[in-house]
Amino acid sequence: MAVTEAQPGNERVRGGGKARERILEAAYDLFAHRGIQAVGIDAIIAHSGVARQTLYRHFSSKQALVLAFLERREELWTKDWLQSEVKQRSADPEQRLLAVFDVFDGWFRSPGFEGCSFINVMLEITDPADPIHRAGTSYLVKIRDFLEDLARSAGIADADNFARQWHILMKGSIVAAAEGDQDAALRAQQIATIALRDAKRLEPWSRPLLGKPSPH
Amino acid sequence: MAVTEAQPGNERVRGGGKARERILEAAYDLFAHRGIQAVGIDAIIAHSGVARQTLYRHFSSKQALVLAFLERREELWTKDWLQSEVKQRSADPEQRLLAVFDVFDGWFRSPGFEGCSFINVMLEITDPADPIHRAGTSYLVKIRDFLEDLARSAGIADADNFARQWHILMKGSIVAAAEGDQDAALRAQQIATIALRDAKRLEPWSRPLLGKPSPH
DNA sequence: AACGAATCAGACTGATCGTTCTCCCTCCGT
DNA sequence: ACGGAGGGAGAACGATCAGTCTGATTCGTT
Repeated sequence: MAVTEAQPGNERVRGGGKARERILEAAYDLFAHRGIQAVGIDAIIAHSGVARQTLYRHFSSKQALVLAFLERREELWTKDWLQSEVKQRSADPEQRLLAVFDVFDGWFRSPGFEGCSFINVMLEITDPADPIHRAGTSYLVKIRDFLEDLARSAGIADADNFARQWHILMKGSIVAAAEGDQDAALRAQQIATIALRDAKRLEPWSRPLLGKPSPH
Repeated sequence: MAVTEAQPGNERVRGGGKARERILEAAYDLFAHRGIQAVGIDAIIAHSGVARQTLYRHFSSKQALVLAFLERREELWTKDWLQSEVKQRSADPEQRLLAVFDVFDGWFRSPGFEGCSFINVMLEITDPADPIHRAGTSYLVKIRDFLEDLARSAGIADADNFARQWHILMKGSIVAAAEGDQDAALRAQQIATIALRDAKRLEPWSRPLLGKPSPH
């Protein structure tokens, strides 16, 4: 937090908004839709209407700007959109898990579908030691943590494995949507439904009932 | 076919193989592991040990070289490896479908795991009109066609939807493996198993028995 | 021996990359 | 009124990009 001491009544007049905000908005749109390597600093400058030096005053390098983009992506996409929408659609953890694909369905059919920036960045920057690659994977882990919490709340035994499986369905459907399959979310949800049923059916002893009937 | 009139005893001596072959081998390794945009012509020249002009004699542009790489990728990865391995492990279409993830399991645990170049290229070149993007998606369609044939042979009713679902599991597991989950193939296979059981159980009327019990 | 085609080696072009620098203007707090 | 900071416009940097050109060398074939 604390975007360089942002107290009220501090905004620059030129251009309607603060320069840093305009830069991040332009970077967000461009990086999300065209990827990292295909977007140059010049394109971000042009789209934000900001001076060259102003960009480098707020972000020390392109890498810093990319990392800031990913941070904002988690804020806007993961938290404010995906998790928020899922929680809003149901209070039941099982229904929330399935709601992920309802939310995805609307996403896949939206005109400006951009795919998952975390996946894109991780696959685009192949070096595992690169901070950008590491950031992409770490934000994917946070999504998986959200799924794991839901699975645990739903009384699923191996919540880790289940969350990873659910995430595989999510990521696979996103790639399929990028290929052009607008029904990818529904197809994934079909499998997810029977996977969830199976996870609940195979290990009913794991659900909290009375005591703990666990082995020995 | 016909790599510029390749009759026996025609090979250039310098470097052990024909120049075109060395270029394609270098491009294959570099593009598959580092992506398209991150690999420059200079890197391919250096790794192939070929002269600059020699490369442009065989490939008119970088785009042409990328398209040749994808074509070879389908030959080596899709046909000679994936489909060949799957067919070798079983003759039963259902077992062949499941064997995909056995093959993937070995792939995910191999040291130089490079991911799926068709997915990578499609996500890296976001413009759907770009020939490279189109090539990537078209080779993914061919993989799906292979799955659809297996599904049809297995007597699954909606083979198209089933193949797309299977492909979602495959692509999702590949992305998960790129994140570092070496057990991604096993996780996907667990879901695939119950999905296959469900597809066979829900529509037993669709299997060829005696006559055709189809509606009206 | 001689020829042409293929390859090699490297300079070179123009464009673009990320980044730095300079100069000027405008604002805000004092 | 003044100073300093933030921003705008643009030149310029060195590096790299894809692609072209030249000239010498080596090959297979005759």
